[in-house]
Amino acid sequence: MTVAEELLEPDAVHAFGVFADHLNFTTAAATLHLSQPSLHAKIRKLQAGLGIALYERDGRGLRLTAAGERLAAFARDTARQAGDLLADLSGGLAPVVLAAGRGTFRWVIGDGIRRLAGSGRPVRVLTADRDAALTAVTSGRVDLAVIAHDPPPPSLRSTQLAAYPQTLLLPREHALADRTHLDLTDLDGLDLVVPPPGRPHRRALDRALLDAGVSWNVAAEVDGWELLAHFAALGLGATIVNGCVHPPAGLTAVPLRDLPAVRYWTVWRPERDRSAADALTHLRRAPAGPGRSGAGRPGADQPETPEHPGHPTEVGPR
Amino acid sequence: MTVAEELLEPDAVHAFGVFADHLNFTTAAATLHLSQPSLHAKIRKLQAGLGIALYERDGRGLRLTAAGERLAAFARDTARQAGDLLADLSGGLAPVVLAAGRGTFRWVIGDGIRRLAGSGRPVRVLTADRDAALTAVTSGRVDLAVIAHDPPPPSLRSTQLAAYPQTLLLPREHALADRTHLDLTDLDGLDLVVPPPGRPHRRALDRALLDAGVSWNVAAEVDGWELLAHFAALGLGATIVNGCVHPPAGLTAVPLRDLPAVRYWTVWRPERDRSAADALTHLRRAPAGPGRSGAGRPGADQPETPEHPGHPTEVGPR
DNA sequence: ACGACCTATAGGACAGTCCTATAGTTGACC
DNA sequence: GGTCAACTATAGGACTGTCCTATAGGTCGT
Repeated sequence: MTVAEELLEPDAVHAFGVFADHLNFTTAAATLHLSQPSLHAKIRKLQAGLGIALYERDGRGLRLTAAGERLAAFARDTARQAGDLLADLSGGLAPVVLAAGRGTFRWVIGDGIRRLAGSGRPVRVLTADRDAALTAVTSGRVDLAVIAHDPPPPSLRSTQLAAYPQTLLLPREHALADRTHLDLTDLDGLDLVVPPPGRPHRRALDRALLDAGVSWNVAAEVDGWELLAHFAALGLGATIVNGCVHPPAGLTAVPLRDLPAVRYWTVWRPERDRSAADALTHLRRAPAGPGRSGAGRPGADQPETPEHPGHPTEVGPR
Repeated sequence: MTVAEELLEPDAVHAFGVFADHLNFTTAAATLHLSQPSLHAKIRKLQAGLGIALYERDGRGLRLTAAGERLAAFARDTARQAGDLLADLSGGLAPVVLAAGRGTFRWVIGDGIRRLAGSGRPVRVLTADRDAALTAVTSGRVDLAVIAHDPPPPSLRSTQLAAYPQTLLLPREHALADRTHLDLTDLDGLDLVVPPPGRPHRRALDRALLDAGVSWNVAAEVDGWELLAHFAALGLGATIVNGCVHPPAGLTAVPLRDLPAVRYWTVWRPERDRSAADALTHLRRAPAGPGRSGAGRPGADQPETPEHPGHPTEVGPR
């Protein structure tokens, strides 16, 4: 304890946190209202005290070492907690900040965020793809992230938020439109609106359709569920989206039996457990409106037994 | 964030944490290697910055205000986290410190602590009764506490660690000794070794026996399961203990059907979640040896569904 | 009422941090 | 390949803030 306070000079740690955001002494010093040499000396002293290199030169720029990353996360945690306490003492609430993809915000946690914000808790959001969201969590830049498909690495806390079947969006008058569900083989010969190559959803589709021996044609390549549905509505072809997406006028959604459900995971670091727990209670129960009228139950609320033993963990309501 | 760093001058917060432990400027200053006026000025400045009184005079001594308590807990958390990080950076492990009652250490988590310590994780313990253990958790003096009987207040995280039936310890040759289980009415007319009035276990017994309309005699009043069993072994009378207590030579343990099981709760603050999670994985699974040979399964591992909805929450293994 | 043991205040001494100035390093561009 | 631009890194003097000693102000026990 006493030793910690001497080695981890809190002021220097804070400065390092800011520096870690910039990876540039000059601008970091400016935001700290400090001269560049001053900041440099501070961080040099910090490194000397710890006996560890926190950053290193990477050509023209700088890069954090592993230890530096951890210290930066610690710095952000500390700032977060100080803010929490301060808010607590003054009767307010510190904002919870969360990261997710555009589509996730729109379809999966839109209502949850509305509830959370409606509960009086300030919310800040950050759109990011899966990887960016995960690093934002790991580095302490956000409290909470929501990611799709695969569960996060086990070093992070997580819980499954929802699971939606994948559905085929196609014109009401289409021959397949009246079916209660479809198999992949039913898609044989169809024109499909799909994401561009390389996107996770596209990769999964390619793989699944290939495995099923289905031949199909690229009707259009666009990114994001909104656009997929849009172009399907324009009549370019059918498209495969998440069950939580509302079919636009003229289209029907039919569940695809043998595509895996799209699972959503809420993920956070144990250090941010407190903020996360608060947000979770609002994000859970009944995420955004289901694609098929009223029926599309997300698999949340009572989270099912972990399919990846040891990974998903949970926090109950406080 | 920026504001936080200015109001919550980390150095002052640390100093306040130490002061909170002493509630005495003179001695706190000494442990901080600081003059008393210096410490006083520091804390005065801290209060001024926050615009909140952190302590107040209480006759001759001092006492923390509610805000002061929270800040003190924050200070201890911060110190803890700094220690964790430092240990982490140097490849070591920060000690986990936990509080429980004497009997709990001996009978319920003895093995768990051995496992935890055996895993290379340094452990520090602090014996305390239920209330002391809970305040130690709340004030951040310990990471984790194990308490018996009632679940902790919902502001704390907790999970049920184990549940043992209450058993009657009585001489092998006693008429009741061969029964597989007993009802309270079977105890009518018995001499019982019980805890002194006022102790939780005694209160619960008084209440239960009264409700069952059982009349009984105080054979001895002693505190602690060890002594209860000891005096029962001396032949003073039967005694009622927790199923996890090994019956001494010459005594048999018979479960009492209509006394509620004694539940053990592990409890921690969300802020200490990280340390707690680590310790929990070791404390759980198969706590100390059961009273009846091999059979007494504690209700842990897969924690049963919450009986007090909303209260018990859980962390999975990391 | 006095003394012991504190907390609280005042004012001067010192230490650490911050600044300006400048040298060193690296990549980009002509 | 030489020069420029954008940084990082180092040195040395100025000043702000903190710490100390000394002392006054409270509160309780005897």
